[in-house]
Amino acid sequence: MGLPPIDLAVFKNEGYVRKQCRITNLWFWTTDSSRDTCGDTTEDEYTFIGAPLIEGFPMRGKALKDAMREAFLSFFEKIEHTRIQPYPVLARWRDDIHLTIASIADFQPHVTSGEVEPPANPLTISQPCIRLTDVDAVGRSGRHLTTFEMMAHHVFNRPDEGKMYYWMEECVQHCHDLMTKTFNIPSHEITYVENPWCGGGNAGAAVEVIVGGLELATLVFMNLEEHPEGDIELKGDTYREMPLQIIDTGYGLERFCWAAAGTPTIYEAIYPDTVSWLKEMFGFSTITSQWPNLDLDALLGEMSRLNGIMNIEPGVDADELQLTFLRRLKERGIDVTAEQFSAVTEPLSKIYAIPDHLHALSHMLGDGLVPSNAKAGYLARMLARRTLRLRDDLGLEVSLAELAQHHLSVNLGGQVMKQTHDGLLGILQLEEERYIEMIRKGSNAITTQFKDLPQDSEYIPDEILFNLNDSHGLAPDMVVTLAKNAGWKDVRIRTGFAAEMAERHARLAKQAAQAVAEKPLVQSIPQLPPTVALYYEDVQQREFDASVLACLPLVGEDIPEGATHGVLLDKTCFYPEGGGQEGDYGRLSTDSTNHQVLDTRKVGNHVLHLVTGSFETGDLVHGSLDWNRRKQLMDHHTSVHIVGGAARRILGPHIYQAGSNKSADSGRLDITHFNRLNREDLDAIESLSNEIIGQVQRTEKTELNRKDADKKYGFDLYQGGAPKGSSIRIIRIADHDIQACGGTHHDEPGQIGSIRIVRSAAVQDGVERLHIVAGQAALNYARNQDALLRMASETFGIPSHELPNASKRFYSEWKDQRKKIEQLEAEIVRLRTTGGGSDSAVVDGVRVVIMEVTGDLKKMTKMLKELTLDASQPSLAVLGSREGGGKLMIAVTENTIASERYDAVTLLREIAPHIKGGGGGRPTLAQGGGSNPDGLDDALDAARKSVGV
RNA sequence: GGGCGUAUAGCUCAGUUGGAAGAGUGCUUGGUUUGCAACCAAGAUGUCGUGGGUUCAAAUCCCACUACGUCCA
Repeated sequence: MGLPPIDLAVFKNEGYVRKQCRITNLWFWTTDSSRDTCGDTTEDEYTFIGAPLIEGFPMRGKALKDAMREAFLSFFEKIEHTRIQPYPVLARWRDDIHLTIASIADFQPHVTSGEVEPPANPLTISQPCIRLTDVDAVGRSGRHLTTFEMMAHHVFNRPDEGKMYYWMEECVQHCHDLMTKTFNIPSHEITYVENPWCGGGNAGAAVEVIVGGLELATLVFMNLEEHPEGDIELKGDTYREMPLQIIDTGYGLERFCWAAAGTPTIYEAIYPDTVSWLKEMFGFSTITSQWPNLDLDALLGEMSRLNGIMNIEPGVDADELQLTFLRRLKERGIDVTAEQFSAVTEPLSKIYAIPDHLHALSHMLGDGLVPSNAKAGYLARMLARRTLRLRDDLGLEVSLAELAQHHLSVNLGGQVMKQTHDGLLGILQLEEERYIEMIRKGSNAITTQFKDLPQDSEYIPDEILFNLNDSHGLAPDMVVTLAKNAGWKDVRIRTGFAAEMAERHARLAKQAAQAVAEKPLVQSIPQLPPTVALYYEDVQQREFDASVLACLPLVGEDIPEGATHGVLLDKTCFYPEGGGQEGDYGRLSTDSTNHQVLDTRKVGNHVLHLVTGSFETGDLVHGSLDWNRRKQLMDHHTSVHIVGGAARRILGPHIYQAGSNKSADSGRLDITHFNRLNREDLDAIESLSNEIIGQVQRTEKTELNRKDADKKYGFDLYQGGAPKGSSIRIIRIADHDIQACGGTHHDEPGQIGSIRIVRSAAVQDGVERLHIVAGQAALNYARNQDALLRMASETFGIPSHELPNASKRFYSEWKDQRKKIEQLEAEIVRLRTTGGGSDSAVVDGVRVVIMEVTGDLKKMTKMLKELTLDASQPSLAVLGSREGGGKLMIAVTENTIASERYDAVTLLREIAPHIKGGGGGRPTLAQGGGSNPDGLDDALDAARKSVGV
C-alpha cells in the first residue's frame, strides 16, 4: 500500500481541483481546471522574470532578504510559532554531516527521534544552509546557490501523549495564507504538487509549492519510519507509522527574493551590488558595447528560463550544450552568435558565482572553521580556491581578503560572528598565499611531467592529468592554461575526460568506503540492567564491593595480553575507555580468587572488566583501582580541558577540539588552527594553563538535558564530538572551559600540580596536536630531559649549559676534518702514483695504476677521480681495499686511448673471483666487492698480468 | 577516514636501468665595462629529511618515522 491522496478541505475551500500531470504523472492541485502540467516540468517556464509575482518588495540585496525573512518569521510568530535563532552552518552537534544542509538538520537526530524536546513547539526559523553538491552549476544556471537560507515552520506532534499541535490541513492553510495574503501571489499562480518524500530512514507525504514555474517551498509530513514489517510501501522500502509526527517545511528565502525582484537571475536579486562591482572591475561594458543591439536582460532572462526547464546532466559536452542554447534562443527571437554568447555568458557566470562562494566562505569561517586539507576544513579550502580561480579567469586585480571584506560589509552588513572579521580576512590571506604557492609548484610539475611530450602535442596523456589533479591540485583546465604559458601551444583536454575523472574518483571512494567492522569483545551481552557507574559520584573512590552478574570469555582481537574473561558487575568504579580517556586497571578479588583487571571497556550500557581469570556469576567481589594510573589519567584529562581553554583564549575563537587522547604517560590534544605553532605560542598556552590551576578552586560537574544544555552553552559544548543520548554531562572549569564530557575529572584543578606542553605536531593541515604531561608525568618528563642532557654533556666532558655551543663547534670541526681527510687521501694516491714507484707504469702511452688502498668505495671513488679524470693523461686505475670483505674499483679515462683499449667491467669480472665476489658498472667505471679480503693480492696480480705490467 | 605525491647546495629545482653529486640563481675572488645594469673567468658551498633493511654497490629499491603538498569522502 502506498500513501493515500492528500485530499484536504483547505484546497477545496480555496477553489483548487486535483489533477494529474501529463508529464510527471504526479498529482497536483490547481485553481485552473484547464491546467495539465504540475508547474515544475520541462514545459513550465518561469513567469516571474521581468514580471515579479510577489509585490511590495522593491528593495534588492541584503535589504530584500532582511525584509523577506522578517515578513515570513513575523507571519508565523503571529500564529503562535516561537521564533528560533539560526544554528551555526557547521553542524557540530552531528557526527554524520559537516554542514547544516536544511533547517530540520538542526533537530536531527535527537529531537526527530523523540528523545529530546524541541527548543519550542511549534517553531519558526530561517536557517542558513550550505550545500556543495551543485557547486559546478552555481553562476551558470541562473538559480543554483551553495548558500541559502531555509525559512521554515516546524511542528513536533506526539499524538500518543496527547500533544497534537497541527497537521496537514493547518499547515497547508498557513502556507497558502502566507503566499496569498502576505505576498499577494494570485491563487492561480500557485500549484501544490503531491510528491512523497523519503530519506534517512524516514518518510512521509509531501507537498511542493510551485509558483511561476519555481519551487518556492516544500511541506513534508514526516510520520513514517523504515520497518521490515511496515505496511506502507514507498520507492521500494516498507515503512510504518512512528509515534512522532513531524512537520518539516522549507521555504527558499533567496527564491522568494528572486520572485519578488523578477531579475534575470537569482544573483541579481540577492547580490546586486557585488555583481555590478565585479562587472565594472572586469570591464563588462566594453564587451557589451561592441554589440549595442544586443538586449542583455532579455538574453539572460531567456537563459534562466531555459535553464529552469532543461535538465542539464553533468558531463554533457559543453560545445553541444551551447549549440542547443543558441538554437532555442533563436526560436524565442533572441538572435545571438556563438561568439557573443560566450563573450557574455562566460564572464557573467563567473561573476555570479563569486558572491555566492564568498557568502558560503564567510559563514563557514565566521563559525570558526579553519581551512584544511581534510574533513570540513577542506570544503572551505575548496571554495576559497574556486573563488580565486574565478577571479583569475576574470583577470580581476583584487585579493581574496578584499573580496571578502566587501562581502562582509555589503552583503552581511558587518554582522558579528564567532570569528572576528580580522581573523577571517587573515585566514583568507593565508589561503591565497597557499594557492599562489600551489600554482607555482604546479607549473614546475607540469614542465617536469611534460618533458617527453612534443611541444606540438594536442592531447595530454590521461595519466598525467590524473596525477596533476590528484597530487598537485591542478584541475585539467588549469593544466592547459599553464601548459600553454610554458610552450605547449596546442594542448587541450579530450572530450569526456572530466566525466572519466569523476568516475575514477567515485570508484576510488567506493573502494575506500568498504570499512572493516570492529569485532566484538564478547560473543553477546546477556539481558542485564546497565552497570551503575560509581566513578562519577566520587572520583576519589578506589575500593568497592559488587556482585558478578556475568563472566564471559573474551573473543575479540583487541584485548590485552593475559586477559581471558570479561566481567560484568552490578556497579563499578572502574572507568571504561571512552572520550579519549583510557580505561582503568586494578584488581578484582573474592575470598578465594584474585584476578588483575588489565583494561576496562564500555559495551552498550555495560562496563566490561577485562580480567586474567574467571569468576562465578553471583560471586561477591572486592574491586580496587590502580590509583596511580587513575590519578594520572585524571591529571591528563582535566589538563586537556584547561589547555584547550587556554589555547582558545590565546589563539582565537576558531580553536576547537579535533580529537584527544589521555593515557597514563601523557595527554594529547588536537586543536584546529590555521598556522603551525612555535615554542612561544606553546609557552604562552602553558603559562596560562598553570595560572588556571592556581586560580580555579573547583571543577563544576552538572548533568543537563540536551535542550537546556544547548540553550545555556551553545554548540561549543561539543568539543569532544557529538554526544549520544538526551542527557549531557557538563564539565565546567569556571568560565575558562565548558564542555560536554564523560570522563573522570579532579574536583579541584589544583590537584594536577603542574602542566607542561612538551611539543606540538601537525596532524593534518589546520589541525595541531599538543603533547601534554601533567602531575607526576610532568615530573618524570623533566627528569628524563635532565638525564638526556647529563649523558650528552658527560660525553663531551662539559657542563650542560655549554652543550649548544660545543655541539655546534664539534659538528663543524667534524665536517672540516672529514673534508681534510678526503683531500689527504687523494694526495697520498697522487704521491704514490706520480713518483714512478711500483704502483705506476706506462703501457703504450697509457698510465696504469694498480694498487691496494684503504677505505670504502666512497673514498676509493675520490681517489679514482684524482687518477683518471684528467684527459691529458690517459690512465687505467685498479684499486683494491680489504674493507668489508674486499672491494675492487676500476676506472679508465673517458674518450682516450685508455678507454679504447681497456674495458673496466671485463677486467673486474676477470679478477673479482679472487676475492669471491662480483660487481659491475660502466665500461669506464666498474666497482665490486667480495667476501675474501685475503685474495686481494691475487686479484691485483691477476690485473697486472692481464694488462701486462 | 581513504588515496596519491614531495623532501638533493643559501634559494628554485634536475638527476635515465641502482654504478663518478648536477643546473639556474645567489655568494667569494679576479677581469672587462662603468651612470647603473650587465658581461667574462675562476672558486667555495651537500648528513641527498631521519632511522632501519636489501645489495659487491642506494639520492635511486623496500619498511618505519618526521615534515610538507594534494585529491576524494
